[in-house]
Amino acid sequence: MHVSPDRKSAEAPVEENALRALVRAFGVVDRVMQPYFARFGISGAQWSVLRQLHRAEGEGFASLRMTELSKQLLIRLPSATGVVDRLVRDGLVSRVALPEDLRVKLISLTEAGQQRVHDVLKVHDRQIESMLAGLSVLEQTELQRLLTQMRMHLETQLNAKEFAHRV
Amino acid sequence: MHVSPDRKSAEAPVEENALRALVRAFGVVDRVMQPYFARFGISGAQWSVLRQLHRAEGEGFASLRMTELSKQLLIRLPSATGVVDRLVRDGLVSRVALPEDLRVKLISLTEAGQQRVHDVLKVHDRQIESMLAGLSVLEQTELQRLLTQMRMHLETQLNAKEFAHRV
DNA sequence: ATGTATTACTTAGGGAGCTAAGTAATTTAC
DNA sequence: GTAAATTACTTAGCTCCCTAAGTAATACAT
Repeated sequence: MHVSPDRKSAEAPVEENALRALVRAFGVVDRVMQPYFARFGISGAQWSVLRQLHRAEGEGFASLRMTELSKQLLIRLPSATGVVDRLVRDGLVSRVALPEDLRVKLISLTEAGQQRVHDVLKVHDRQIESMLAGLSVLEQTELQRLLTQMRMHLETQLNAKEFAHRV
Repeated sequence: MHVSPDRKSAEAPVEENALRALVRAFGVVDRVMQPYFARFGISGAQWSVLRQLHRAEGEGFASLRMTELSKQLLIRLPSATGVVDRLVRDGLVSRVALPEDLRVKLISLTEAGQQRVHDVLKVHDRQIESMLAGLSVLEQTELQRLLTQMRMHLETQLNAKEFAHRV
């Protein structure tokens, strides 16, 4: 089968740093999540929006504006527009202008959207659990802590840069 | 304002947080890396290819075939085709058929590609270091370990699924 | 030797992220 | 009261990832 000249260890540490590990891990997570969500006729990003709206409802907010949504999802406004476009097209979400300020668009779950959230939630915990089964609960907690700490540092950097740009 | 009150175990199991933390951290990393690489006229994915080819050269392989590349980058073949397409278009990489087997395409760095790698490498360590400055060296090592462990688990899952599919 | 598999890669089509450049609606300034 | 700025969001255009369905070239099997 003409295997490449003996490079035994499949994952040779190529100056592997935490950053590379993160990028690679995400890639694989994404490859697992995509088919999983596809079973429900949605994408990972769409699920993020649906879940965010569901949570907002649980807290007494029937809808979220685009800026809120994009902030909570940590994506830029144009990216949020795209995801919401497809959710509206598929009838899972509605987009209505706020009467007091027509610039603002309020996004909320439709009936079908609510139903879809419930369908996913029925099996979601099990899916997440199986994906993380390679780590102990303690390790999961530690991983989460480290990732969050790292993200906060990077966000500070980003904000500093944007501020500098603005001046 | 509006800090979420003590609703810890209410609807947020630990497992979900680790995955969510990963996805969010990646998003922010990506947002920092993209402008960084843009300074060199390349994308993050393009850098991965260039670095992989550079490393191969260091090990005595002047080129890599598409399958090798896609395996090393942990992306599917069609994705690799796309990235290489753009690198060829920009003159950083060449794509030549292997005479003994015309199905195989050998990818290698051009002069310009070599130069670009060196340009990036000149400042790369500093960039990585600054991005990871939010964590101690010990924490970085631990983060890397956890991410790799998690990735390996997921890859096993993926392979099992693909195998099942094939049967 | 010839027809069938298999392999290596590409094409087509869709979702998602980004930046830069719009377009309205609202606010501020004079 | 009108002109200029600001705000909220969308559009356009790029890269990247994916899956499914090609297209050649090579290997296999009879």
